[in-house]
Amino acid sequence: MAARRDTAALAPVENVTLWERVYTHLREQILDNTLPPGTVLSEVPLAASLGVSRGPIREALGRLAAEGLVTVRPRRGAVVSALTHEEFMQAYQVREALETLAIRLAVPNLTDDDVDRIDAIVDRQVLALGRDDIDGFFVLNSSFHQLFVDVSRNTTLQDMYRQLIGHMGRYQMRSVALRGTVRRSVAEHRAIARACRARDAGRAERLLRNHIRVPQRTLEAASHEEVVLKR
Amino acid sequence: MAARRDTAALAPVENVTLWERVYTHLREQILDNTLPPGTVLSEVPLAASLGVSRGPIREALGRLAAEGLVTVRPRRGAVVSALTHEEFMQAYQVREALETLAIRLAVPNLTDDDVDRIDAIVDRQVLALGRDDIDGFFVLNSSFHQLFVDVSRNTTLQDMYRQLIGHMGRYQMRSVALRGTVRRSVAEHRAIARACRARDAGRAERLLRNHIRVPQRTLEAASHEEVVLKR
DNA sequence: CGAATGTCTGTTGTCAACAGTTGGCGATGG
DNA sequence: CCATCGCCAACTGTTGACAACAGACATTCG
Repeated sequence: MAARRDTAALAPVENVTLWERVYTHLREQILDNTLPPGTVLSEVPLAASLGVSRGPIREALGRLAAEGLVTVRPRRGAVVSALTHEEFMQAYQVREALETLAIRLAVPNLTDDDVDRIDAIVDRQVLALGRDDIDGFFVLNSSFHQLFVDVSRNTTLQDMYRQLIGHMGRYQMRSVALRGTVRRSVAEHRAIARACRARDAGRAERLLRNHIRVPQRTLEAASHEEVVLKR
Repeated sequence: MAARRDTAALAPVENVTLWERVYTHLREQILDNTLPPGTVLSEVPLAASLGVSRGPIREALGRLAAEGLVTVRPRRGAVVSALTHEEFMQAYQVREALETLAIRLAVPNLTDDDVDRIDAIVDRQVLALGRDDIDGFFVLNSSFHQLFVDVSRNTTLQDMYRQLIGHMGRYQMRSVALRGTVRRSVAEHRAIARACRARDAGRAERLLRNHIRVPQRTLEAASHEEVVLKR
């Protein structure tokens, strides 16, 4: 009974419509790279494998296309879209703009709990690094950056950031001296956390901007082959 | 050849699919405020009035919903969405971030022709102002800001800006000493144009940021009623 | 008289079928 | 042997119909 209440409470009506479930399912698969870029998404096989009709499939594909995760060429079907090296760099520039805005807006809103939460994330990153849990590290990294967007209380910003991360989140650096970069990244997070505790928005913004520019500069010189897919 | 390439690039086969035409049609009507916020968009009447089935209507509404121009509550239909005063202010913050990024990226790319084009826009704004053509003024204003986004050559930025303008473009200030603000706006455009001709990205960015913040500050004090719909 | 409940209508969500188009594959001619 | 033309298969775009749900209204019971 308790368990039933939990599931009910966590998901009041967990995705009412069919196409929403299809959309969520496909979106997760794309972001997990279970469906790597270039995969063709034909409606009939999808409908068959998911046990629904083509209607909800079309609706879900339409939403994913509007989000930019798949591209559909009329009469030619949908394929999971990929970012070129150049587009990825451009997305990084937008990310810098959005995140610096986010932290500028967020710092004045930060509660003491929020600041503690930031520190906790960085602490857990150190732990994850200690046991070579790279995947866990990246999850925490996302949480760190997402937190400021959430606290900014700017819904437009939140929507756009979600969309942007949907494009970029699939790619992760593998080579380029990952270990060293990662340690430096944690140190920068720590510095940003300190600026947040001091409620110094300007300093936090400056630190975050430089923090984001590090991989941006590294990538600038690297070829596309060095930016590989997760897993 | 150049002309043919232009028209071909602008409209290769003027909207192949039905739902695209429906989407474009509805989008224009919403942006023109022919369909003001709050209008309910029922599928059957729309399908009847446009002479198509419900399928393309649904697809178009889905895209508009993904873009945020309409909100659909499952089983309750679609409604043209409105921005609250607060959301509008938040959108302005995002716009500031995106446009400052745009001009920073654009200035190094500016050709001499581009600079001439900027001056031409400002010149025409002066003319429009001289004959009290407020609507024309606002169109030119949009062109001015759009130009930097175009020249930035950042497709992610362009997509997001298009989406943002879709949300904000429907609203226009009417009261709040419009005339005086407009004259000041042109002067600021002129200053930005000068910075562009000098290829001074930093100065252009600073001027643009302040330029965007003017209506932002004015709106901050104003109530929502003073931000009325175009026409 | 007020509140709860049952019905009823209008709408959306979903499905299966039809038609048009695209791209590939093979046949034919040079 | 290569290029061109025409057919075929598969897929998408579109349609109309069916079923389920949300809200409104009227009815009934406390």
